[in-house]
Amino acid sequence: MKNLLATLKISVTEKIYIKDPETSDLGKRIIEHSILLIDEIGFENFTFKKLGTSIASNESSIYRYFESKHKLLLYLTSWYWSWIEYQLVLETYSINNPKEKLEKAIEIVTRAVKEDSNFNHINETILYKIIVNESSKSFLTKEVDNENKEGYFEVYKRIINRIKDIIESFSSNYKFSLTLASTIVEGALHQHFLDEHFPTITDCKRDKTPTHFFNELVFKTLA
Amino acid sequence: MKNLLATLKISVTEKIYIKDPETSDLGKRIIEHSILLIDEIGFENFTFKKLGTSIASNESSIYRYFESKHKLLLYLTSWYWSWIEYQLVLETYSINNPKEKLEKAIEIVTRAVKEDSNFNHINETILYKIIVNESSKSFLTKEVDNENKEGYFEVYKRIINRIKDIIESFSSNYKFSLTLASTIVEGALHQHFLDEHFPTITDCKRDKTPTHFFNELVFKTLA
DNA sequence: TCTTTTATAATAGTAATACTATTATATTTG
DNA sequence: CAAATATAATAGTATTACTATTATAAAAGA
Repeated sequence: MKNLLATLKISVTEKIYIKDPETSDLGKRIIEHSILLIDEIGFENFTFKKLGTSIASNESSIYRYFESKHKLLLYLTSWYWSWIEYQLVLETYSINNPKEKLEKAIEIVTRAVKEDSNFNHINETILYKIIVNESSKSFLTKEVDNENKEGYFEVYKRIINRIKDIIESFSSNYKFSLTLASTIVEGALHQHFLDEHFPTITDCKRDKTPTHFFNELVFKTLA
Repeated sequence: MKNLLATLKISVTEKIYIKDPETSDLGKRIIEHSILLIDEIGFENFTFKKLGTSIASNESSIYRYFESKHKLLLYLTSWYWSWIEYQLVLETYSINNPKEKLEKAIEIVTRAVKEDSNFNHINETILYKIIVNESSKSFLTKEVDNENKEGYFEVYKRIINRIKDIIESFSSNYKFSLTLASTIVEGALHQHFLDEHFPTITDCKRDKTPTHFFNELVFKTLA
């Protein structure tokens, strides 16, 4: 997916960081290499000390941008969902036919990110791997209710609501549109995870994609 | 759900523990109180030292049963899925009508565990909360592929396959039966999680249950 | 009954983690 | 050119996730 608007900057809520990593070279290197390092060694084994080494900077400097590695993960997931929201709005905006619009929305949230887009320092393909393998950890914590109140999950919730609206404009009397929307979004990530780690309990591989599965599921359910 | 077979013992693969916690009083206290403590403080904050304190025993004694807290979580999730498998087999065994059988299977894996059953030291209601809030962490790790090879997730995969079989006996030509099965199981846990922490992005509450949602979804999809 | 085995508890120790605090040194800006 | 700001270096801390060793208590076997 190409970034058509050269000036567009994906924005992440200020509450998540101490200093905006987009405003400095060091900040961008932190983001760029945290994606690579988390993918390589996993979030549990990832530390600011190791990240410091990998960007030839110091642990303490990274702490000037993020309070904790958990906040950094929240930053990455928020960035990802902002980027998805941008695609969702841009790619469905001019579609008037409700069915086509819903088809497109399903495609956007269920397809694997495979090609690099042109957001400079962020490798979206690898970021997507982190979303599949690590993003649940951003909300599966004891602090989730407080962090939710603080607004850390706003973009994610807004995406679910946008899809809900698209579902309802196709089928106005369906009673589970929010649940269906959240099932599509998380369910697709889960199927990508299974494809990678538990291939014996998913049919999704090659031509049989999560997009294919959810498309059929949604339109039969709403028929 | 009552344990009809008084002699039945839910078994967990030997590979997960060093010493079977079912074989001693201390072992049972470890299981009993690990469930309570993980629920109370969350898996991240849970340590063997704290567990030792809460059962008036020593950290080092717990290490004689489990190599790590991760293995203990694997034990709890395996125990849970064995228990679900038992219900699945018992409650669907005598049903011959494929539709009824599938309905019952969906009910079993999507309903919340609300009442205590009579497995002595295990509080299934609280264990279910751990499954909803923490169980993904048992497989969202860098070690998942090795642990899968070691057979730590056998029961879970067997459940997905049992549901797949039930789906196919109702609808033999459906091409996504494994994906549908895994979507029901994880999707239901996710909806229970949303109900608890993100009520604005789910319709599931009170009478509108995940069971209701998935039942409708499955039968429309397979129609 | 005495002995051996086994289970549990206590104590100590370790490398690493997830930070905080302080100071020094660059770099940028007014 | 001075002041402000960003970054780097160093040191330090409580806690974690263990391992190892020894002591003591309880159960089982001869």
